[in-house]
Amino acid sequence: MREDESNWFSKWEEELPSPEELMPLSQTLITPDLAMAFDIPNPSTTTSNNPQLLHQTLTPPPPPPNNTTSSEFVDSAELGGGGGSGGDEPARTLKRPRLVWTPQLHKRFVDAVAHLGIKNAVPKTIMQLMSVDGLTRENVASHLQKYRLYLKRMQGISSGGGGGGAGGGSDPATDHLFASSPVPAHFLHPAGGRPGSEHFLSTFVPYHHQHHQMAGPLPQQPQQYRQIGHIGLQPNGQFEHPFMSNRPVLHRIGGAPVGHHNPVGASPYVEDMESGTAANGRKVLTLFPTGDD
DNA sequence: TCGGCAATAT
DNA sequence: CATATTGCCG
Repeated sequence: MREDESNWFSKWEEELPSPEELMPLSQTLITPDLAMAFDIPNPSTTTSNNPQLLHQTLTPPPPPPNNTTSSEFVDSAELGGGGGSGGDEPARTLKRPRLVWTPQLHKRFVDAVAHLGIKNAVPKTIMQLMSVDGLTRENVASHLQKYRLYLKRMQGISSGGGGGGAGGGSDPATDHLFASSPVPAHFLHPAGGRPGSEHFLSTFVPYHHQHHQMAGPLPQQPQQYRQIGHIGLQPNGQFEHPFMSNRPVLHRIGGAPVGHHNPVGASPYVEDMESGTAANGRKVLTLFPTGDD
């Protein structure tokens, strides 16, 4: 099933050029929506620390599913031919592997929602703000759905709490993931319910996430993590508690990745990655830069 | 077309 | 069994 897809996927990842190669290409691709999202019509408390720099990391080039075995004719064909497009927009019809929402990734999600505000906390905006490659609206929408339910559940049980530890009522399911991310109290109630208090979080750094999950039986060869130069995985790879895996160790991307980057000082920081183990025994490698604050 | 909710598949 | 994915509806 999806294992098939893992083929091109794993290969594709290896084929992926080093982020540093792509880094210098980080152009300020700020979608109008995104810019508008940040440009909140409220000059009153408009702090000048607005993260205007956000490079959206779109899905990398189309991975040529060149399988050594199946010699099915795949060449030529082009892209419909007619289009006249420059030949972009890769596999849009292909199914991706199950996206594993890791606590860190979730935090990013929550962060985006918090920054945008419930009002603008729509899948599309969130997705754009997150700037996570491979992330699609469906992913966010689906997760957003669960997220709301989680908040709802929490309200009825725990009025305060929230924050690091579980807190009181916690569903065994949703909690596991959601409890890991600090939920802004503002989410529970529409503070004023009118524009003005949208963003709370501090600096929203334009993360560059290279997070692709693949499930299923991986090839014998140990999943080679992206040799991003600084990315190192713990030999143990032991899966610890979501909230316990907080490592303040930030590695700065050396090698002068970008000549001109954001002046906010939010340089591209990436944290160590850890591996996670599915409860089902299904081992999934999760590369996630921890954007913990 | 987007956003949300529900059902389903893995 | 839990979670993510997909589809349908507003």
